Amino acid sequence: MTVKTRIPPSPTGRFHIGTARTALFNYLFARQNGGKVVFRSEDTDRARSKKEFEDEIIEGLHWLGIDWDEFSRQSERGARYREALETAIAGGHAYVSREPAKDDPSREVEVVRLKNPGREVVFEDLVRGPINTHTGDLADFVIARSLDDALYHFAVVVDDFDAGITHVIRGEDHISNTARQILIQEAIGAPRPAYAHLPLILDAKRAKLSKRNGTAVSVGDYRDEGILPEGLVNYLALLGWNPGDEREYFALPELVEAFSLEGVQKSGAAWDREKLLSVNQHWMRALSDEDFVRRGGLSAPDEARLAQAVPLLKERARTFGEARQMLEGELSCLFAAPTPARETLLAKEPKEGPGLAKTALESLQKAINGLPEGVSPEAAKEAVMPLADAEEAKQKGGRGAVLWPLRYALSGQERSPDPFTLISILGPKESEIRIKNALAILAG
RNA sequence: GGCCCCAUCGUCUAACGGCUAGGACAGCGCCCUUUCACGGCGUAAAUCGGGGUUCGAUUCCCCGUGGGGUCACCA
Repeated sequence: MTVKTRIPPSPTGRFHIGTARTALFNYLFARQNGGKVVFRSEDTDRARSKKEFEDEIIEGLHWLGIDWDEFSRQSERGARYREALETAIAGGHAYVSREPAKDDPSREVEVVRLKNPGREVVFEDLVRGPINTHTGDLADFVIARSLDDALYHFAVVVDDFDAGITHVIRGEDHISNTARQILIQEAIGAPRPAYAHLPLILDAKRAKLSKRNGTAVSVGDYRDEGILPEGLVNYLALLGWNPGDEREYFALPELVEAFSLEGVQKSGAAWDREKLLSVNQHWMRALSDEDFVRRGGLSAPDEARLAQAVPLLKERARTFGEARQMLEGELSCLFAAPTPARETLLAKEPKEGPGLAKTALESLQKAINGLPEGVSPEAAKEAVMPLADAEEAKQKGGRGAVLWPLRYALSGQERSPDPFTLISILGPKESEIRIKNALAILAG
């Protein structure tokens, strides 16, 4: 029997990360077992379902690298549900009931209810073992608003039956729904698939993940802030699952290889943004410099300089949003000459050695002057460090007395890459101009 | 509240009766660097409580406590 799983989002909201993780696990399980995946849009709630949400979910799934073999939409299967409903009624397992409408008791409607045998239902959960439920308190629950308007539980069971779903992998919040779906299966003569219920994703306060209290919950938000799909998939996989060894970084094909339901956790997992960022940074660093710029949507006034900035961004940014910010902020000095402030230039000047910044910059200017274009940071360091280590500097303020004004003259930023890297990227010519400029400011 | 599920460092987790309870992220410290970041090294930090079973329990059983889910003519 070939494995067949399903990805059944309801297009009543944006693409939620919980939906993404459930989809991922269904995808991984199916692919690992050489099985198939069905995408099913659960849009039976006409009032709340929207095409734009469905589009966003599909697009987001593709962005994550998750694909499927079959596609269906519940809103297009009304005739089939009606047929199944009629079969259940004919078999004496369901009946039409005339009763006051729930929202408006003055109106009378005909709903379809399942004739509930009220038995104890036991099913084997692949993650948790046997689970039993008393179905008596469910009473004769409603399975359709009318013959032409099947409700979620009924539609799901018919769909899984028709599609030949073998494994239902879904969130823990469905555990108590399982018994009623099994009752429906029995009413329409459908086989029972295997079930696996995943732990829920909780927020930092261990409550159900929601937009309130600050956590971003839609995949699109993470995409927008510059999280890589590789990073999100990797992190999502680790939430509630582990490979059984100490590996942490997995690309999607590696996950397909390593995944198993035995490694799925039973208890809820708290969303940890810091860990997500850390995992994402790993995948950002794994990109080639060209891909880093392209996939990060990075731009800067000078493309050559941007290329040189990539290694710096790789060590600093954990998202592409951060990278973009850095190009505007602490790395902006790579693209435009700064205007250093006089008092900051003098910040590390010892009291007993006034004028040190000036003399240091003057001798640095000469030292840099002799360097070739394209000088490496190491070579720049070799040229500059002797000055910083010079006896006078050591006594009056140490290397900082020389290196601080240099770095600040070049960057105009209190935080920036080290001066050697800056000289290497800017080149000796531009470095010299910036030093001259700083000297002018000191003099002025 | 009824029913159901769950319980190891702050967080994600490993140890499927038996070494000093391991790793990662975050934290802290030191080194590198007189900026920031990276990196290196190190450190602190957990088996919810009480009973059993056993030579021995993180691990098995029971009770308690705590957390979560679910009880729609939503999905």
